[in-house]
Amino acid sequence: MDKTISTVYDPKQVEEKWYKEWEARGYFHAEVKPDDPAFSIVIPPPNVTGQLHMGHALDNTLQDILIRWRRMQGYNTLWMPGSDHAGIATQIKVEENLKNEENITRYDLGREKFIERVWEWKEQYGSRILNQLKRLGASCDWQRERFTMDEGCSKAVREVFVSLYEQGLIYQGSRITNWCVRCHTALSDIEVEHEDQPGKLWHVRYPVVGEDGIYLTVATTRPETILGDTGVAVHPEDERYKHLIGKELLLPIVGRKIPVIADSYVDPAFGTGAVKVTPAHDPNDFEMGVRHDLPHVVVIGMDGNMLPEAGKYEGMDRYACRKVLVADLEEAGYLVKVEEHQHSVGHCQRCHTVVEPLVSKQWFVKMAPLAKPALDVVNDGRVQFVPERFTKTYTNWLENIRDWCISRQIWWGHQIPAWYCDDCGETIVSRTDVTVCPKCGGAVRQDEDVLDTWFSSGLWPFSTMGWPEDTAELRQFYPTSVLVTGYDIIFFWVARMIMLGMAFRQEVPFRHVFIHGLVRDSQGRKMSKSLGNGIDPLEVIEQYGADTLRFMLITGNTPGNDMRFYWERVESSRNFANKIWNASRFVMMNLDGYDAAAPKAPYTLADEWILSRLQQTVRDVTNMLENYELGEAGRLLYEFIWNEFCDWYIELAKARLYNHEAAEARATAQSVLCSVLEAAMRLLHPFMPFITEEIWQCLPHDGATIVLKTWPKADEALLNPAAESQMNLMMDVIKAIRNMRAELNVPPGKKSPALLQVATDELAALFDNNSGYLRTLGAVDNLTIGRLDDAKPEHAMTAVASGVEIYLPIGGLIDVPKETQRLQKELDSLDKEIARVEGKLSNAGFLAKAPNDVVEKEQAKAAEYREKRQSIQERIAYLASLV
RNA sequence: GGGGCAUUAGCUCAGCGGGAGAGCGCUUGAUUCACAUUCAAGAGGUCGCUGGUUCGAAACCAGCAUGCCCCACCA
Repeated sequence: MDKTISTVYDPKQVEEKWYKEWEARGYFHAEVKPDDPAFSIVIPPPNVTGQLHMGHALDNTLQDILIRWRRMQGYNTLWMPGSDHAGIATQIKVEENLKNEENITRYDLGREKFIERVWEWKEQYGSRILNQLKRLGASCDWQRERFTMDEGCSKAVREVFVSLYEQGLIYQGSRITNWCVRCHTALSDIEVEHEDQPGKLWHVRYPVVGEDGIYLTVATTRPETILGDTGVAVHPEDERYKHLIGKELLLPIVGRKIPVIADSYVDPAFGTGAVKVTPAHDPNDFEMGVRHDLPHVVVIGMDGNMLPEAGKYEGMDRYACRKVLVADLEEAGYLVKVEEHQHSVGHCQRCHTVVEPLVSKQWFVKMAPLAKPALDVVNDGRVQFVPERFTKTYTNWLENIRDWCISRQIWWGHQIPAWYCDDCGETIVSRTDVTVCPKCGGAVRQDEDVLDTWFSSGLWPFSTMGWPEDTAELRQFYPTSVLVTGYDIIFFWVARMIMLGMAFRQEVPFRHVFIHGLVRDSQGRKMSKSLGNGIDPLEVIEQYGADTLRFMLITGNTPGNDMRFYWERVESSRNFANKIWNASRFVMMNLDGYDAAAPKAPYTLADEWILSRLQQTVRDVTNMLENYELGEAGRLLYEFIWNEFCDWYIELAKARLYNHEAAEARATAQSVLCSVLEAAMRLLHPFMPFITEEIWQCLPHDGATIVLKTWPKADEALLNPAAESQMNLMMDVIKAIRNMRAELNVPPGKKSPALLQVATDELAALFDNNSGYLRTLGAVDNLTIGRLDDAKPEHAMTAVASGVEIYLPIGGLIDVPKETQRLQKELDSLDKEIARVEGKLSNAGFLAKAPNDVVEKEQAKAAEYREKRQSIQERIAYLASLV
């Protein structure tokens, strides 16, 4: 890196080169070293058909920062990568592809051929998203890449299924479950997304059998299910209907006789207080049907079309049937009224079709016994959520958990290890494939269903480490250190991993759950395909580099909260990378003749100050990383590098660098520049891995790579509060001078004479020793240092700092009103501060109860402000005397 | 119905018990000397409202208002 290199940082020339190098040299690979402290993360496996989106970019940036930081701290660090077979999502994708490319369905191919095609798809596209993660800089151990349907994970799945079955925690049953009529499969409760939609409440009157002209009116949002009614329920205490309980009604259109039953489920205040009961098509009605022994009449089929039981409506789509049936009811005089009614409608998470509750035979996991230990470990802190508030989300869900439907009527996934004997009716659940019935020797057939994708994801923290074998990986890396994921999959994934980890490892799968929010568009909308408002992280990387994207994603937001994507923020991060690049160029360009071993002059105030600031930054950044405050850590580094190192230290070091005569002083400046920049690059490396490696390699350094370099430790000996406060005073004075020069519109090239009048010998010495700072950064020449009680200059602008009056004499007469106004403004703000501080100090309660150091601090402030006020007042009085 | 989050500068957000902050935008000035993807200076805020706790509240507590989100078997 030298002058000939562009002043604009080009990530393209850097990122690919270093990633290849890191991977080739195996820096990300973790060997088991039983004696070393371990730090491990399993990646939330992205869908194998997926493409990197902003959510992934954020999630994996957070993980990579933690992993790189701990790796530098010397932990034996494992980041386990892999992908998820994503049953329904993948199957839909491949089916769509078959439709588009060959105009065939999966049924045309048959199960075996179809699954082959999905595997082909997986081979072709499965590595795409993982390669995209590499572009982001993710330092995963790629030698350990896993897939939820690979041999090992599948073995774990089967072991867990059979074992839960043997414990009686997996059972099969005919129940009403959520059914997607498009995907043609059952869904678990959490795969149904409820949405409030405007609908109607139809009031329909049912004639009472044998009592002419007497009707019972029911209210329903789903009139088409009338065809499946087998009862009408009222509340047992409802005076309006008590006399009808036990009587029969004539179901309109259908003509079936159905009973009036009493059930306390009914809310007399809602609708008419009478509920039609359709046990085959509504979960509540199903329960009532059980309680009152009502028959099931199934009128809606698995494809959402009406069945023969629906009579003349057979074959109609459920919504077409609704329309026709309502018209028929109206015509026949059964429709009493129609009200607008907002209600919640369930949709399939994958295809957004309205879910139909239907009765079918499915496999379920009994959740209560699994939930108990999973609640315990969170309540007693063995698993901690960050931010903490998500524990509530988690526990609320687990406390009200219902059994989990795990069977799916699709083909892509882990086929359920259950076999049926048609001869004797035996069901065999087995760890090994079954060919003949062990009971009767008859032929068996395997259950055709596959398991919910989340069943295998739930095992991910241990299935990827070789379970059910007892492996060295499990012993070293399980439990993992932290899980990093979005709040949207706490139920789907986090809770299941904890339950299954406790059940099969008797140990938590991770100690911390670090939750982040969603990346939204600039208007705060969710990024989605249908809105077309998604921003491709790869496009950002292409244009601005991965470091920029990473830094943009982790700053300016707070853990667990959503964030918005702004190109302006990308540019701001890009500017930061460029700033670092140019500061580093500057340092390199001034290293000629540098010899670390050569004799050096003692540190200057600026050296002591920046070294002290570095130690404090090391301390703060490390603390923040420990508390998962990644954004704050990033912000701190931004401020240190830009506002302190670049804006002040580099400028202050220039005088020595450019003076080749004073070799020892020059060497000191060079050495501080190098060491501070080198340490800053290490601190920043987890956040911006590429640019920091590139720069680090160009600086004098030990070791092969920054990736494995040790994380900086704060050197207490270099913490220097005195130097910091002296330097702060220098900076205050310089800023005051710049301010006055700006007011006067003095061109930068023109120097100003300045007079400082100070309170003490120490201050006089401080400014005398460091007058060069004022000359270079304050554009001062002819600096005079006097004492506060010296005569004041006449034609001069004035400012005050702590213990210092600053005068900028100007050639001609000063603009008295303008200068008075400027000082008055300063005086006003001082008065405000003084009023506040004095208010405190005159408060007996404050003096008695506030900690001593706080009181002392306030007293010191009061003294400083009063002194400043006096200086300004005197100056204003003097200006007034001129008129 | 239950729960959560948000409300701070024009915009997007940090801060979360002791002197109101950043980025972007805005105003003014600056280009041989690391960087105009830059530098310097500046304007801009009774920290949603009402109570309470405290010597002290933007921050803690309660209530309210507005917006967003999650959960729940609202026929």
